[in-house]
Amino acid sequence: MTAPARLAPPPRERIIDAARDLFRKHGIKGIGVDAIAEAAESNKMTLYRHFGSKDDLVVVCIERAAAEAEGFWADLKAAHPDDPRAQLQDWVRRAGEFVTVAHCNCELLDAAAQLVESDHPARHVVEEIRKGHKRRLAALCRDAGVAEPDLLVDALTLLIEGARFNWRSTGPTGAAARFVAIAETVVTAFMAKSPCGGSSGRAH
Amino acid sequence: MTAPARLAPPPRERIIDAARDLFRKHGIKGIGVDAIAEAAESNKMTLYRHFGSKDDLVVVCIERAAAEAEGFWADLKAAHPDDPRAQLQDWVRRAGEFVTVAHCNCELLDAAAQLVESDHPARHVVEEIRKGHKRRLAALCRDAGVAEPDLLVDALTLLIEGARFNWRSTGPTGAAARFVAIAETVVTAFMAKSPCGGSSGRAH
DNA sequence: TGACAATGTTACCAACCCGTAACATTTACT
DNA sequence: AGTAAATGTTACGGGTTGGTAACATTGTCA
Repeated sequence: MTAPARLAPPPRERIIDAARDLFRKHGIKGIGVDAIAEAAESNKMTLYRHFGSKDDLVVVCIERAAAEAEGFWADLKAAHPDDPRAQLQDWVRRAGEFVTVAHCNCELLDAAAQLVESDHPARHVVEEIRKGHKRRLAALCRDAGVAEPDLLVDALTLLIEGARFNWRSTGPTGAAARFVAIAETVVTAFMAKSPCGGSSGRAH
Repeated sequence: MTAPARLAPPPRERIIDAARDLFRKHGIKGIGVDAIAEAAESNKMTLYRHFGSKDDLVVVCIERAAAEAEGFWADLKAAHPDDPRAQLQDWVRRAGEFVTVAHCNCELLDAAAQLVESDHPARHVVEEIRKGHKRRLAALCRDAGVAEPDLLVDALTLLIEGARFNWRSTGPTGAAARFVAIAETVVTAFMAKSPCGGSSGRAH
């Protein structure tokens, strides 16, 4: 048995997990490296040996969250091969789970929100990840035959970001709990008005 | 001229203004009282003489934002007396301005987001204000004859919170810039399906 | 067993931050 | 003018935080 890593993950992983959890709960600026190291059942020294600084740890956490989101898209495509409309419907459902489940990748949002007007190294990482999400979702909407795919993408973006935000502050009793029903209504509304221009007309 | 307060507002007001601005830019936990006092062209002592603590200052800032929102609702009703549909349409337009304008009352959102999992005294204040907004918006949707007013309220809530959030991180190039067009589409979609049940059916 | 890397422990530093004390200064009002 | 309140200035204390140094411990592999 040369690999006892099955039961106890190596400290690096424990630290990342603890950091993601605590960042989500208290915010990036709301938790200290000492608390993270303790929650990870490790210590501050090993934390600083793996990640040179708190900022670097934040970046690693965000990249980890982005990697998980990568799996999200892969699963989505695998579940409904060559059926973009079904993929879009399922996107709404799965996104709803990501909102309500505790272990969602809110780090992106937290980071984006808390690091405004600051030159935190995680900022452009978040930017890139967001762009990637938007690009994939836009492709999905386009393939699904939506009339104004870009506008639907923006609508879903606002809805899901608002839902994540709202869930954190009001919990299951707030508007975020009905994200799926709302998003489905919005999607069908955009599907319906395929040839006709929108209410306010702006073509694109 | 016993009132020279015309040119330079009293320090209390300057401090509140500066605090709101800096809280918005750097977050509640991201800025210190020293910086606030300096930005207000005052000093830490007078800050603490007016507001006993930083937490109290946060509460005052939030209440100030809520008071401004009060004027928002009053203007809305005054602009379209006895015409709830026009009020709802105008709500979307004005809410869009509140999103994009720099001096919006994001404090509520910021506070709500950053004080999760914390017993900050401002939390329940934010809760109350949110409830009030939701109640007013629900009444508006109901009076406007929407089929599922509660669901539309939640949809608009997610959209506007998402828009505020998105605006702060991506600015005018992000999805938040198209909030008005999106919200208008959603409202008309909800208006259209007055007798028929929604896609996912849940009546209420 | 011996050597080496990874991890843990303790202590420490400099910087920052909230809040207070004591004193100086300006402003407002009679 | 004169008094009192409001404001400004300086300094300080206790606490926390990010980050480092030095040393002890554990585990791994030959």
